[in-house]
Amino acid sequence: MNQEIQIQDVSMEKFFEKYEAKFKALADKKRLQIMNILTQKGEMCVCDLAPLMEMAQSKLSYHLKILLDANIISKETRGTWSYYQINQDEINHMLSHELCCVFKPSC
Amino acid sequence: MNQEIQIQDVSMEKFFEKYEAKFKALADKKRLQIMNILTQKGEMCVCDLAPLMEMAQSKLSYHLKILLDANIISKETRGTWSYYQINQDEINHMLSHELCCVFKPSC
DNA sequence: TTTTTTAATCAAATATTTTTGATTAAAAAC
DNA sequence: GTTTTTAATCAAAAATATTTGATTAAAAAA
Repeated sequence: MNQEIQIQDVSMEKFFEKYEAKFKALADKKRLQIMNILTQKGEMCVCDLAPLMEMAQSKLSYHLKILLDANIISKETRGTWSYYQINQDEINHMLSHELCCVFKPSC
Repeated sequence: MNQEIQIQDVSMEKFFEKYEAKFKALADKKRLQIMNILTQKGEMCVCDLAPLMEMAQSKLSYHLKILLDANIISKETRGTWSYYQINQDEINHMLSHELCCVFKPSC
């Protein structure tokens, strides 16, 4: 209990809410698969990811938004295309080293 | 991609399903708070945890079961009492060192 | 033995999340 | 300029998860 965040109950409440949202984003096998693909491929647009995931575009966009809102992935728009990539820092701060090979390209 | 688990798509599927369940268990602020209390107190029975969480017994048992099924906590029954404690190993294998102070008593 | 305490489970109600198909807006291609 | 491609968003439907209050079973206390 030596971090600022955890000094008071009010802060703890905020902390738990923050991680609730982050873990919620991770709590779906399709989203974990998306993360795994983005880790391997480095960067992908929705139009290439959709057939790979065998997922309708609107459904994929829904899941990408959840990961994006949780700061687990990031987006770069070029022209009409949206390119998504994994947010390596966020993964490192959340997950154990043991999960590295799935969500870290360096493994 | 150097772990057995990740050699084939079939294995990956299982792997993602396993972690979906685990992250789902973590994806609730009340459950994170339960985990935090168990980390601090070491061991607690439902009857002591319920007033601390300001939660009805049936509701608390529901949340404890989710954590138990995900192997995040474990249970020991003595008499009519059920004592729950955090599963330190599981936490270590899942979460980053940075989350240690919340869910590891050693921090 | 009877009563009380403990905690799991159940079914119904409620709330939340996900899926689906359609619409929209913007940029690219023609 | 018109058509096509790309991807976000929307609203309704479907699927899941959570809450609630009651019931149950087992052990403890009286």
